[in-house]
Amino acid sequence: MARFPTLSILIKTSSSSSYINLSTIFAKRLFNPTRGNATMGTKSRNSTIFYHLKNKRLDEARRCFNEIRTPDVSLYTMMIAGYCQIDRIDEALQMFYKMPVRDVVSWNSMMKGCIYCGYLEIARKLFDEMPHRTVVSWTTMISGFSKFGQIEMAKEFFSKMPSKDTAAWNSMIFCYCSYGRVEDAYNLFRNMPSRNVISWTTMISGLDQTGQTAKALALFQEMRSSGIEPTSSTFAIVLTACANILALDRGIQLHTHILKLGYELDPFISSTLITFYARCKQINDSVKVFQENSNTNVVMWTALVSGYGLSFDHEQALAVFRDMINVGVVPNQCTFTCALNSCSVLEALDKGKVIHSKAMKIGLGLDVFVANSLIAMYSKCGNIDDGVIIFNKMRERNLVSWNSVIVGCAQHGRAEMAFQIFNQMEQANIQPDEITFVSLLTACSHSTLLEKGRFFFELLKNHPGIQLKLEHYACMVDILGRSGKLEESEEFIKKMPIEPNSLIWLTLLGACKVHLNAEIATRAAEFALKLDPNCSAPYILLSNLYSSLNKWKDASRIRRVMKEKGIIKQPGRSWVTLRGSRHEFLSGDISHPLIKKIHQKLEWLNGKLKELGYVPDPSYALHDVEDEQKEVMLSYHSERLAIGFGLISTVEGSTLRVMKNLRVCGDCHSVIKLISKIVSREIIVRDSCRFHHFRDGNCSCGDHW
DNA sequence: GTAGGGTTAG
Repeated sequence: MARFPTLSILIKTSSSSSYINLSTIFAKRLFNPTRGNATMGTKSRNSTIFYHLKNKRLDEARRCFNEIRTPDVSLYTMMIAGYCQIDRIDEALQMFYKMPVRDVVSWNSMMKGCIYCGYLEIARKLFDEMPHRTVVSWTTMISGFSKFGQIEMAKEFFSKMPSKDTAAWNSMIFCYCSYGRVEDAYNLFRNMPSRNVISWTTMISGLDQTGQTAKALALFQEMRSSGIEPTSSTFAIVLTACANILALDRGIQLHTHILKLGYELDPFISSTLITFYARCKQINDSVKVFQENSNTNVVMWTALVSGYGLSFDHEQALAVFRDMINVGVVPNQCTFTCALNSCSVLEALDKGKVIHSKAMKIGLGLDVFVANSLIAMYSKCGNIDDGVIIFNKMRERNLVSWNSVIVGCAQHGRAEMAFQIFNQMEQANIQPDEITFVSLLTACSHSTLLEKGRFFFELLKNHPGIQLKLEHYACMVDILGRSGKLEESEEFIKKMPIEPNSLIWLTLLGACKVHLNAEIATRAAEFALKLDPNCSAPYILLSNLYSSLNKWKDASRIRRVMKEKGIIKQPGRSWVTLRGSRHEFLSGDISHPLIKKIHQKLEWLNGKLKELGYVPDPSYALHDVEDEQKEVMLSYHSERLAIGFGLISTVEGSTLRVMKNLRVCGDCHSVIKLISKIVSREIIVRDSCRFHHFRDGNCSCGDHW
């Protein structure tokens, strides 16, 4: 990096008619410091200050500033702005009050600085104190109120200001848009005396951000028709709108337009294009945009990481993250969020841990966004304890932090901990939202806590500002059903103020299976199938229920109907991730290279199981339609193959993590409890519903699953 | 190079 500004800046000295390069002056000062101050002209001293201000080196700027006997108003103003930009508001204010003369620009600057540093009240005081106000003073205050959500104050100032220019109108439009009041914004937009490209761009963005993307694009067309040229900001916004509704062709047209105007290397445009193509499932075009821009920055890299994530290629997302680190680009909060999200989806605990340590090194380990992602990552990778540790360490938390840790506890069967954290949340005066309640109710259903469930549902119903959603009802149906209150659960569905979906009925059906109630189950299955005729779950659940009741004829009738309708059950799959690679097993799978050793291990385990008095429950073997055809024995269910593989491939005593796409079968659940005792290891199984922690012959779900 | 209005990654 050059220490001084390059040759582009030339100044004319007073003593000579020739032009002298700035760096020569700096060099002179550097090599001859004793002469420097005395011989330096005001102009060059100002240049030095500008240079330091630009690089945010305020102390050095101040040293030069102090050498000037009578700095003019503008120099003071620049120093003030410089202090504010690096959050040194006290020094800015001191300097402001020390100035011999203040003009309207310095007042406005000081107000802006206060707002930037979060001191709206001081800005307001300055506004009231200042001798003369211009339209800029008023507009500065309007954006200040807007920034802190004081819309009514912004409105009041806007109506009171003696004259308004376009920028003033724009700031009020932006204020409304920022808080979702697009109608109000649109009224102003239509009624303002003259509109510039910023007015149009602001309005387009406001419409898009409130989900009115079609209107936003129409407004863009109208803007074009009225002869206004878009700027790079406009393009960024309109491209985002296209991405939101996956309007690929429209976006490609914009891309052409962007190339014509030469905006393609603008970093804002590049990153927007990357995301646009990724969302439209054209990741190769994202890569092209990235590669064609030689000035990549952290946002563009992040856009590519997230782009691969949007394309469900999380392996590649993490590869891009690694490349980025290798070329020396420093990730920020957003990059970590994307990369950790990919780890969560891949359930790649090891990679997640590596990224966690990177974040800590950079000092972002407890950043609220990064920590939230870490909580989710640890929880989804089966390690809720580390998620809770991070949550407890956080100094700043937002609603997402609370929700992430509560949902994590719920999914891992830590109901008590979820409730405790919720209590803390209430004590901290943090308002819960829909997701908080889904998590709490999930915790109740996973541990079958009927009274607690009723309590939270009542709390939710009476909570102002929270709308009850299908998920809440589904949880309550589950809680009632699992508690054996099948009739009440069915009544509850019938009294729901919103239309139940198939999931609601399936939930009731699942509970009927647990409590072997064929009558309600039949009705629930009918409703579920009416709403989603091609779903296999009602057939499977009903057939399994009949099998458990030894009603073999009914069971096979259901399976026959299912076959006739061509409805296929999703095959059961289980997998273990070891050193970054995934080992997946289907039921009765013999394709794994270590299958012989796996079978040996399982046979050895079967012997030990028998010694413990375990008798297989044959009814579970009949539950699986596909298994029946393949003559697969219970002991070769996919989860057991995965566990057998895990046991022979990992260190004795270490925790084993297994993932499954469906719910763990009842027989396997009993067996895995015993296996955890036999091999003295913790086995964590994540099935389609939740996490099971098997340890010493027990499971964290307490058999409520 | 003294002040106000719109933009990118999640």
